Amino acid sequence: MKANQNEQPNGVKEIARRAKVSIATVDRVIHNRSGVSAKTRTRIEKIIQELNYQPNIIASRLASRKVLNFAILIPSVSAETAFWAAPLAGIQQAEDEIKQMGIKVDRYFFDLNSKTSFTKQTKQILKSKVDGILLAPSFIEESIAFTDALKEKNIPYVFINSDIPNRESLCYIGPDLFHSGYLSAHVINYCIQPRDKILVVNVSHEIENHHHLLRKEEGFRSYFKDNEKRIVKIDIRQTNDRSVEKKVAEALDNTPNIKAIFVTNSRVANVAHYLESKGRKGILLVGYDFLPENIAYLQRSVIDFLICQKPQEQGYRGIMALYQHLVMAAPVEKVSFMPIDIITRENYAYYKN
Amino acid sequence: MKANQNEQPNGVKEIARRAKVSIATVDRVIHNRSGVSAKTRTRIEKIIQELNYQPNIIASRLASRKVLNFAILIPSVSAETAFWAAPLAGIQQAEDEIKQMGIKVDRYFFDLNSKTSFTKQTKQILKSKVDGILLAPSFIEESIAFTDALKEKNIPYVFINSDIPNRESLCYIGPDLFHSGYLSAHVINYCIQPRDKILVVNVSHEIENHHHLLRKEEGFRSYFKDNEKRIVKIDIRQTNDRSVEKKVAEALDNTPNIKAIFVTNSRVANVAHYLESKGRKGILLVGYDFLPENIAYLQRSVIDFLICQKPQEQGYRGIMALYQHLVMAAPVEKVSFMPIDIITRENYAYYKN
DNA sequence: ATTACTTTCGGGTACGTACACGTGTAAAAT
DNA sequence: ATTTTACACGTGTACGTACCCGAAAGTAAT
Repeated sequence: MKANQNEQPNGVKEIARRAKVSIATVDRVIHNRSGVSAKTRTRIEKIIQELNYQPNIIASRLASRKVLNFAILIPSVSAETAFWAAPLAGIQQAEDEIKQMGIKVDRYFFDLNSKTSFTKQTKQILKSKVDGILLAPSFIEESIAFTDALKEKNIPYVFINSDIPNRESLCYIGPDLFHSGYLSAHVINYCIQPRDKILVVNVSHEIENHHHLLRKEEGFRSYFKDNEKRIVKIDIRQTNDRSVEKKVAEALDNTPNIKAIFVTNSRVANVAHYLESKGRKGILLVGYDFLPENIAYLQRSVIDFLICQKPQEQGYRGIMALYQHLVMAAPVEKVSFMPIDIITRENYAYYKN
Repeated sequence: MKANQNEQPNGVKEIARRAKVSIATVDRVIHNRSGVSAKTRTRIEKIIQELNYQPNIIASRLASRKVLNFAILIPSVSAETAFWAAPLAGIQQAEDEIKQMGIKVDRYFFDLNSKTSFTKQTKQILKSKVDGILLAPSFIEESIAFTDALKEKNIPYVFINSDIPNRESLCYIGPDLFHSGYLSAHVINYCIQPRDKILVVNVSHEIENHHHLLRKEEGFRSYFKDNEKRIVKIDIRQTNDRSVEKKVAEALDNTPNIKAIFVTNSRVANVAHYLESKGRKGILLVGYDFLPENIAYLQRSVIDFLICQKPQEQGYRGIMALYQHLVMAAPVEKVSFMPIDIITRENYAYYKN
């Protein structure tokens, strides 16, 4: 018995046969390279439509020895931004899985406290040969400029961890920031009395520039929209323990009956440090991110809840989204919200970042 | 300039060169087919080791026109088992993504109330040409027998939704059942008073055979291990509204001060139906799964919390694990616990199953 | 030694696409 | 009219592996 059953009748060869041209010409049309007359081109295009031609990715990747270059642009990992170690790990994991397909990932980092470092890196990326980009659009204006340039070059990009809507990104992967603030409010509301006050704390050098924080605060406030007066808010621009302590102490002194503190990012550890060192009990503390320092406070019940968003998976999925799009030519979901996980002393041991 | 930079010096060709044989012989060794003398074989194997040869998957898939067959074996989707529609959707999604790589997914379904339907399907699968299997090992004994057969044939398998540890599965993808029960207990404990009693309800034709339910109950009990007497438990083997109502009513009558009910699966809707129809308020109701029926009760605050475990993603990941293993030859994590999400009236709108 | 058979191995083609190169033709320039 | 240039297209090889087929070498039986 011939093992050779009748072939699937698509593929460039079939197109070429029907169009009465060589496969090279078909190839030119497919990759819209030059060297094909308008007439032939449209004829071939029509046939491609009819056959609903799906290129064989396997063969394509094999034949083109060129590697695809992905670039990532995220904050550098430091004591202040330990969070980003997790997405980076996820990116590594994704790269390991798909490097077989001839994919390289170039890593670019910027300083969360420096817009210039961000733009500098975007320029580097634009100079390099790159086919797809995963970026944390921490600085809005700069990110818009960057993605405009990318759009012109027709390079797809994925936003991670915070989104800029309507920017024609391939997709967004990260938390629903607004909802994460809202949910935090919900959790806090469960645990305190109706008259208790709540302190919202933003700790960052660049509060205005990180819509990230603001969006969470909005979500938080929206939960209490009928009760705005319960919320006291402070912005802290120095991220060291000392200035955080000072500002928080001030706020607590100025407003009696604060029974809960919501810190809009991972700097919750600073606040925890203060509460613990001064032995202030009876204040519910809620913040962000599954970091060793935060977990330590969680264990000691200084921090009560940590909101987490699977940062590692964010990195993994971000790369995979580019892969799906560029290599597999598969559709990609526009938005992929990460689950908003609530970590407590009881369940942190089970959490997989 | 010659575009041809020096090649990567691995691959079968290099092996053949070093071993002074043809690539055909190397190929025989790699796929340990017959027709190679022991001496040559070991020599080639040594070189393969030395070079740390990684076959080029792209080329391999292209050259072998054979398709890989994955099989799934999960409960059929019915009114009673609506849950399984979600994993099925995830499986579909995964298949769409990887069918380009020449992968087919055969779907086998069994009746959750019939062991024989399960074994019948396993036999079907074993008769078919199959390269990897995703299964819900709902019936333990039968699943063990099945996977024994698979082990013999060297066919990898992935457990989904409930695990049988130490069975050498490629991996497990699903919730940490014990922990999900534990967490439910935690949530309930937050919401009721220390002296209130809790009713645990198992609703299933085959309670003993579905360790699934039992494992959740264990987790639940372990949270209250110092306070076992707070828990009252009933097993209901008829899944219709009527018998559920009768049994639950009985339990509520027999034990005063029951302030919370924990239903160990998606049949929580039956209980909700009873509570609503009798207008019984003030009882916290917690159960499983993001099903339309359950959500409806959640909206009306009859159900207070639903525990969910990303069923769609389970299906997606299960197929992808097989894919990673069989096609990409990439390592796969042994256990992939799904997040245990707590759905409430406030956040269900945001949930992505 | 010849035949018959088995074992061991190499040659060569195929998978579907990418792309370098060459050929042919018509228009433009001389 | 001849040369140049641009354009339109085909030929052929390569990517790295899988596997068919047949050749060579070895072994056993006659």
